[in-house]
Amino acid sequence: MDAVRPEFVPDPSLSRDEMEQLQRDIAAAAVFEDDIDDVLATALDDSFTDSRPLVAGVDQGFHGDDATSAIVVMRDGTVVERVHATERAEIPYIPGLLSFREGGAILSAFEHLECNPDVVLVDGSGRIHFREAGLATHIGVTLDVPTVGVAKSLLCGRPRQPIEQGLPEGTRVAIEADGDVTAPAGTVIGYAVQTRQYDSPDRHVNPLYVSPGHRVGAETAADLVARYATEYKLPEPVRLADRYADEVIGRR
DNA sequence: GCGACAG
DNA sequence: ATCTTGTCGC
Repeated sequence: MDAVRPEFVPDPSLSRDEMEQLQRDIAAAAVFEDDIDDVLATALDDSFTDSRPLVAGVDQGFHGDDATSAIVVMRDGTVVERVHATERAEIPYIPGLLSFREGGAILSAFEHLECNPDVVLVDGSGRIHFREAGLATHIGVTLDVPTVGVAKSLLCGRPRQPIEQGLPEGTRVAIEADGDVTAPAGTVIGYAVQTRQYDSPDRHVNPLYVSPGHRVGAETAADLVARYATEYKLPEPVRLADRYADEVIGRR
């Protein structure tokens, strides 16, 4: 897959103001509602046993300043393609500008991908971002592919209900825009999704923070993550991409 | 100035 | 993200 919108490819040499302006442009081009293929629509419909969608998971690992991006694509419970690419990270981690650090490696990995996923689950935020243009949104708009942001912690926004000790397994809580987000206060920009939880109150699991990347609404984004988190807390394609990135980095 | 901050 | 052993709980 190649960039359909080259003008949005993250350039780490831009000034901070230019990066932020690019993010506003990306957010303006992003679609935070369902605009999905018929095949993807069947992902959440158990009455369809055929035409299963291709679901990709993306995750990065680092070795010094070398960023390795791994992509794992699955159909049903089977891996159908795996690719990876390593690029030098040109800038440090800066909250809100993650795509300018990791985006290059991710797009390089996508260039190696032969199939066209119906949806891509990206590690990190999508619309849950100061300018509504997190990593998942940046990648989705640049490639014009449906994407979902899957983060392990909350960058910004506010849970509608307190979370504290996690939530009951299978439940979700809306994340609303607050003063730190460009969207009107109260806009639902994502969901805290509890894919796993302990039974006893002694220990607890934190939820995943899921948000629309591109061409997927908040509810569908949460539904997809819940649907593919079959074995562990993380959706399987993302978990396997995480393992694959470690595997690639490990042999160095 | 203070607080908050994906990976 | 990454540095890292043991340890708590089922």
